Amino acid sequence: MRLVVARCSAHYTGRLSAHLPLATRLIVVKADGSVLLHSDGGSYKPLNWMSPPCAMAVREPDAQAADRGVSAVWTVQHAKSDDRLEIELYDVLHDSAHDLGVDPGLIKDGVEAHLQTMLAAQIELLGVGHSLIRREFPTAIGPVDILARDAAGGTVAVEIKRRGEIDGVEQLTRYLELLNRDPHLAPVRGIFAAQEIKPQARVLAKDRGIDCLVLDYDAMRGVDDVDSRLF
Amino acid sequence: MRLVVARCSAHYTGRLSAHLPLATRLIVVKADGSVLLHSDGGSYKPLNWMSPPCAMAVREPDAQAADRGVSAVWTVQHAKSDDRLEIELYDVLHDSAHDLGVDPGLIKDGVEAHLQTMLAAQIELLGVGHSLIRREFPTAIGPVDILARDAAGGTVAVEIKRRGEIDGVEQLTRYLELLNRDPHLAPVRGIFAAQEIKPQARVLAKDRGIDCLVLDYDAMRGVDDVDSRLF
DNA sequence: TGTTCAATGTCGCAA
DNA sequence: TTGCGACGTTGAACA
Repeated sequence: MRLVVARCSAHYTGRLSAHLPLATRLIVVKADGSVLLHSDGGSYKPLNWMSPPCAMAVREPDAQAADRGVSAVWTVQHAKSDDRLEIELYDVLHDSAHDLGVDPGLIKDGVEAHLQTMLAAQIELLGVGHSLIRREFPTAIGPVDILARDAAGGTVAVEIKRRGEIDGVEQLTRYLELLNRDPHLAPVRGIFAAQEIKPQARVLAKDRGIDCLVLDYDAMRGVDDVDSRLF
Repeated sequence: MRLVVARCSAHYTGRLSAHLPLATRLIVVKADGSVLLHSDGGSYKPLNWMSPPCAMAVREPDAQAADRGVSAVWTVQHAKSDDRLEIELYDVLHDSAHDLGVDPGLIKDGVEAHLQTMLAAQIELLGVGHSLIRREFPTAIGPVDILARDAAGGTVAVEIKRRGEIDGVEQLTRYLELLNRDPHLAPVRGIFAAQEIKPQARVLAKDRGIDCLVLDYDAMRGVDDVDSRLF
């Protein structure tokens, strides 16, 4: 990994065209050839970047650029597309290289899949007498998170989100529309389950006759011993 | 901006819990307090990070951690939520600070708006005899990208996307539903136009009687001389 | 390898 | 502030 702090300007052409005026920035060149241009603020997204696979070519500036104070031009070309990032370097304030080795990677815990597994295992959270038909029930437009049967023998489709927002309700609506065309399943009721349900999503769900279920992650985890281990 | 290359491990708790085992990484501490942990590969997304507003506290390791070789513990706490990133630093291979100043930011060009302008100018791409009513036709639930009249005098609503996916069809469906309630406009036909239309979106569109139109950006750009300029 | 879906998404705009 | 859609989305799982 090479770290360069320099005054620079940049051009990107690919899915769009973009320009970065002259300013001091951090340039990171990773071992795989990818390049990041970071300013000293904002979030983790660089101002400009090139994703691997790509290769960088360094060249001298032409006379005109040299007159403007350009000391080097870096052209980063994507290997598979015609995406290209060109960086004009002016003053270089810092330049160092480091051997980092391979990273073991991030270990995550607690996402939607986990909620789905736990809800399937604690299906009675949907209501007394509910039983699981299956998780990831396949349909033509994608799998329904959970399909269950309620106490009265009716079918229930459950859409699970970490955060329940309006497009989750739209998604469930599409599934219900489709499932209800199947005479073996119809009528199918919908339940929108999430750790947190936004007011607008709740209103839309109610309007469409879909029930909302707020999932208490910690409580569910407490029931599931297997899942109660930490790092 | 502070750049540190160090062997470190990290824990994140917030929307999820995540752990980063011991390895050598780049740690970027930005002027606004945000922190990025990068490995020497992958794309621009850090392995772990903390977005602003946040603050970092540095403390000495406890005896047990010191025995493991920890030289310092950095705790980055988000100001508004209880998101927290804790980094245990072992060997520090590099540590430097740089004053970058404020960045003027990125200047973009050429996205969906561009496609819309060009399609409006080349409205007969919708079919022979079509004429433009207007772009950004206002409705209660947002503007329709293009409203046009076909050869038979019927109304046509066009939704434009760079990539045509299922939610674009949903969006157009909502517009059509609304527009068809207006007796001055009804019946309104829908056209889903995009540079690329995903199979699922195509299926859904067909199911709803919406036509699909694939836009050839380069060809349209070739016709529109005005739009063929670069920087 | 291509497609689909989630994301600690982030970002920008408008109500 | 919040909602909403786009993103050079990125990334992972699955067919």
